[in-house]
Amino acid sequence: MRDGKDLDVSGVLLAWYDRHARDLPWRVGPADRAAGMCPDPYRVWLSEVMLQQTTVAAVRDYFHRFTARWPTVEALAAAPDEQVMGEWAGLGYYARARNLLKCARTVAGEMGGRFPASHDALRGLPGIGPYTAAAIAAIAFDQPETVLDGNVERVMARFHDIHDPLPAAKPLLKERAAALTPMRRPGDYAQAVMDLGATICTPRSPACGICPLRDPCLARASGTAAELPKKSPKKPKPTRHGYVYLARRGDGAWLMERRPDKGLLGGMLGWPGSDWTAAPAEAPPFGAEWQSLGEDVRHTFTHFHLVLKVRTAVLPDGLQPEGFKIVGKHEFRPSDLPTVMRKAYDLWRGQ
DNA sequence: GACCCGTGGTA
DNA sequence: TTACCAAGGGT
Repeated sequence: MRDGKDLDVSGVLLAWYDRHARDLPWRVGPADRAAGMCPDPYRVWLSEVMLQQTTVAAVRDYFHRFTARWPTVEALAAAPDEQVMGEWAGLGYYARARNLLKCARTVAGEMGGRFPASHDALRGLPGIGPYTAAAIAAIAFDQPETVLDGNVERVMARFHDIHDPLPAAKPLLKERAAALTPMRRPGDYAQAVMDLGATICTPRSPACGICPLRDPCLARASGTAAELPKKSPKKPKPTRHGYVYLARRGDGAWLMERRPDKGLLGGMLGWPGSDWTAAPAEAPPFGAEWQSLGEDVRHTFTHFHLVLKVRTAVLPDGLQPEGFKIVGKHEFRPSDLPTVMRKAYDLWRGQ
């Protein structure tokens, strides 16, 4: 531990945030917040869910499209599942979209359209875990909750020069983060630590020279900042293989399927296909002269690499195999597809 | 704690 | 090209 010197860490970070806060579409900046403005809890919740394991750059356009189409939690709750899943397509981690809808319908149907303000009540809602509950309570309701995300973990590990590997070190890092959380402006403080981690105290090549915490930072003093936080070694990704079948009717309609809610790409639209395993068997949705595409789809998921062989055929008029759906030429939007399925379509289109 | 769950940017 | 990484949550 460090000694008991007067370290006004939260004061330093808030002063830095007042000058350097990024202008984000879901954020009420420090000046407006000083004037008494608070961000809309709906927008805070939506942005925080989108930002789970996802970069600000990737979220921006999705956030604009969602809020333009569904400006309130009631509007989102009333939306059909397929529209929401389609709008989420490409952003990844599709369980977030399914839980987003569940949560919106709970808030709209049982809570009068108002998000609860307490961490514990928020924590019970679908898709809201420890981090997101703390973030909404702090940012939307200015409660002194401690957020612990990847940024805060990194900043705390470096500030205190903690070498214990993640994720085992989480409780210790949370304890250190809680000790620094102020009663004054906790919402701005939470965003300040995360902004610091995102822009200065970055995973690689941290900009220690311009960091507002460079003097009290123990890792900066030890020269260990760039190697923290330590992480437990991760398992290598195996490669799986599979087949997908693109069948188009003469009028331009496609044979597709809605994937089951559980599991990979759950609830999303996709092409009929085989299992994805080391050596899958072909599994065409109907008998036909299936043609091979010259190139395979390559895609990497969280825990495996995938190589897909693409087969194409003409879908006979009047045929709709059991368990599949016909998507008309004018209803079909490639942007409704998860990326791996869109890659197969792009490959077909390029042939 | 272990495992599952996407994607695009970056070195 | 490969591997790592990001405002995590659910089971």
